[in-house]
This record gives sequence, C-alpha cells and structure tokens, in this order.
Amino acid sequence: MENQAIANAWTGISSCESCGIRHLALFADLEHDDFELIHKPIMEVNKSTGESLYGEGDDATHLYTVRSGVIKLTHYLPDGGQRIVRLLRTGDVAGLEALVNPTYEHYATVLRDAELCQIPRDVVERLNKETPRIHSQLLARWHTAVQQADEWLTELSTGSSKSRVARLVIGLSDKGDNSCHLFSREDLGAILGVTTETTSRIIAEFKRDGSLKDLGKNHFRADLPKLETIANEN
Amino acid sequence: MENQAIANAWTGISSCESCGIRHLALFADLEHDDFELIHKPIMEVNKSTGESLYGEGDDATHLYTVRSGVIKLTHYLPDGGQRIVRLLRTGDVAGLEALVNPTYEHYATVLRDAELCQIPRDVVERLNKETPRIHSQLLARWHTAVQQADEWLTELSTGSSKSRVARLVIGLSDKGDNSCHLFSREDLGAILGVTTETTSRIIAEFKRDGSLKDLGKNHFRADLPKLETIANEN
DNA sequence: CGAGGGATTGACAGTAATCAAGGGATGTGG
DNA sequence: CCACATCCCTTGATTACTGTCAATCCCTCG
Repeated sequence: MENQAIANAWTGISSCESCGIRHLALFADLEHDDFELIHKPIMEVNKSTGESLYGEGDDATHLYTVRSGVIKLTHYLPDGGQRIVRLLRTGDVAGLEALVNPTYEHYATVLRDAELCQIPRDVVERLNKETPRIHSQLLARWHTAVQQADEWLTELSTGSSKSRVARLVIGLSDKGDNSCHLFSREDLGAILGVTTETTSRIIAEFKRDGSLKDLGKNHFRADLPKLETIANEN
Repeated sequence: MENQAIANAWTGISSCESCGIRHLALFADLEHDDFELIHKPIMEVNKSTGESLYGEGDDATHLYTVRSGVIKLTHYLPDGGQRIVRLLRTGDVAGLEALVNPTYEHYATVLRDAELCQIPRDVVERLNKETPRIHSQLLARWHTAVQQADEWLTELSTGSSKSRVARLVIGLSDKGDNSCHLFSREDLGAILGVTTETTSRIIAEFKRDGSLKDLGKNHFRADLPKLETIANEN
C-alpha cells in the first residue's frame, strides 16, 4: 500500500504562503487574504520510485503539485502495453483534470523519488471561484500540458527510432553540465513508442560512438552537438 | 491574400447572444449583461480548403471558434515534413494560446471548408477578467485539447501502421450511418506519422477486404466491427 | 554465493520507407 | 468537344529499419 510519509499537515494558511517553491507552484499569484480561503488540509507527501499517485478512472479527489522528482502519466493500451504521455517535474501539476472531470484520466506513477503537495480538489475549486489570481496559473498549467503533448508528438513520435532517442536524451540533459540521468529502457521505450530492445541498442550505439559517456547508474555525459546532428538526420 | 468572405460584422451584442451554435461555443455560459463587455467586432469568416488562418510565430491577435468544417494544426519538422497535431471541428477553438502567449504555436490550415468566428484576443481577455462565466469554458477547451493530444499519442502514434489507420478511420466515422469522409493521403500520413504510400496501401487493402466501401470523392462506408478488430491486433 | 531483474546482444522475420513508374480524375485551352 | 497538363492516388521493387524471440551478461540484493 502507500508509503505516504507525511512530512507535514496543516490548515493551509501558514506553510503554503511561505513555500520555498511557491513562485513555481499553482499558488504563485495568491495574496495574503486568499490563503484564508483554504479550509482543508494540504498535505506534503513523499513517494518513491514505482509508487502510484492515482489510476485512470479513480475518483479525482486531489491535485498534486510536484516539488521535486519526476512523475509519469501513462495510458494503458488494449494489448497491455503502456504509453507514457507526459512527464511532470518541479512546478508541474498532476491531476489537473480533477477540475473538469469526476475521475482521473491517466495512471500517475513516480519515476524518480518525489515530494508532492496533495491539494484537495475542493480547495482549488473554491479558489477558482473566489479569487481570479489562480486562473492565469491554471491556464498556464493547461497550456504547458498541451505544449508538452504537442512536442512529444512532433519530436518523440516522429522520425526514426535513432533520432527520437537522440531528441529524448537531449531533452533529459542538463544544459549546464551536459549530464543526463536516463530512466529504465522500458520507460524510455514507453515514452518513444518503441521496444526496450531497440532503445537499448540505440543507447549502446551512442555509447560506442561517443555521443554518451556512461557514468554508471543510468547517469551519462552527453555530447549534445553530436546528438543534435543525429536528431535532425532522419 | 486571404479570401475573407466576411458574411457579417457587428459589435458583438446582438448576434453572438443569438448564435445558433452558442451552446457549443466559447461564449456558451455568458449572460445577457456579459455581452455588453464586447466592444470590438467579432467577424464571421469563411475559408475554404487549403487556406491558412495563421502561422507559427505570428502575432496571436485572434481566437477562432469553429462553426463548421475542419481545421488542422500542424508543426513543421526540421526536415521540411509536417506533422498534424490536432484537428478542430465544430465548437473547438483555434489559437487558444493567444491568452497565454504573444505568438501562435502552430500553423492553422483549413482541411475542409470552414465557417469561423474571429474573436479579438482583447475581447476574451476582458471577459476573462470581468466575468467568471468564461473561465470554465476556457478550462474545458484546454482540457479537450490535452485529451485529444493524449489520444493521438496513444491511439494514432502507437502500434503498426495498419492498426493506426484503422483507429483513425474509426475516429473519423459517423457512428450513426458508418459513413466516413477521409482526407488526402498526405494529410492522413501527417496525422499518423507515416508516408503517403503506406497510407494509400493500407486503405487500398481495407477496400479489398471489405473494411471500407468506396463511395467516391474520398467518401467511404466503414465496417466498424472489422476495423475495430484490426485496430486492436498489433 | 545464488537468485532475480534489468540490460545487452544476436539472429531472423515482418514492416515501413524509398525510389520509381503508371493510372485516373479534374480543369484548361485549343 | 477533345487533347493535354496537373495533381493526387495507386502499385511495384527494393532497401532499411524495427519488432520478435531467445540467450547471455551484469548488477544488486538477500
């Protein structure tokens, strides 16, 4: 069952307002008085890789702001395979559809140990009714979701497997130090819509031709210019 | 060189309120007084197949509600090919990003003769500030955009070309009379991320095995059960 | 040390892209 | 009214890529 290490539980007013990542969060634009509108507890939840936040069809009771880590949103296919449709990182929100829909539309699973704020749907609905300052944040979240979806369609589902893997590696790379932390071959395959074997072969090839240097633990150093060339080839 | 057949131009108050498809449109929830807030002209625009609404990077000055017809939103790839990321039909809105972004993020092109309402960005922004009744409609539009994007990723970009074409045909079919109006092979290929030749071959195969009966003019009668089987095969 | 799960590699079959040629409808000009 | 040009669709032959099935390797954990 769920390893909900509840680091903190409160009535909203104090801690959300002083949250360290508030500038990135859904509540970024709220003002002091707005926090008075929060009358249900917002819980900080820690989950580790592999744990589930919610499943498709579950009652959409909460939204989750990602404070750290990575969450994957997946759909399952008729044949039992999975396709990852989006990755959520710091500042992103999982379960946005709670405001529009009675149930969740994806499986949300932790892909890298995550700290989350679990916000009752009612809280956001009430804020949405009573303060306009949450609206632009909500629109912005939807917008980035659409942007990411479109980007996945054009960059990660178009062209040869090789260039798609290259584009994904580029997207997962830290542009500061060219470091890159990959996921399991199976998850990478589910992002790209290819098999784990194909993914593995291509990454092995990147290691051989120097596009990637293996630092162990799925950690790599990426030769971004070389990868960009491959990404645009085919 | 736009063939903007302007059927009507007005100051907003009268015609929007009595619009025949208002229950489907962005302004569905507006009340009488809200229409007073519209101080810029909303134009009805007719465009025919192949014409462009706007391009990626253009100033996002207007939103377009689709009254009839079909609009495609495309991204162009580094290699010059195009990928269609979304289709818009009656009730959908093109250019939603105008509320979040200074420029458009896609090329919007008419895929089937369309009637559109061209709404200045200012109008929606003002409504967005002054009446809460537009919010839920905006959230709903973003939501359907994400839903469609996710569906395309899982259904139209996953599996063999054959099952993807089958799923697309099912999605384009009228469930009432099993009729199905397809697009050019090139556009179908751009939706699915396959070549026009592959698309053509598969549709020819569907015609041979009776999954599709050719009624001429890209009009078909679909054997949906047979297509569903193919869609889930591979 | 052994067991288990993921990653890698190989061999092969099946699928889709590519290159190239022909067919059919539509519209224009003689 | 017919001839022709154009555009799109179709089909064939071939190549290249990716999936499948299976074996092995490697690392971690118990």
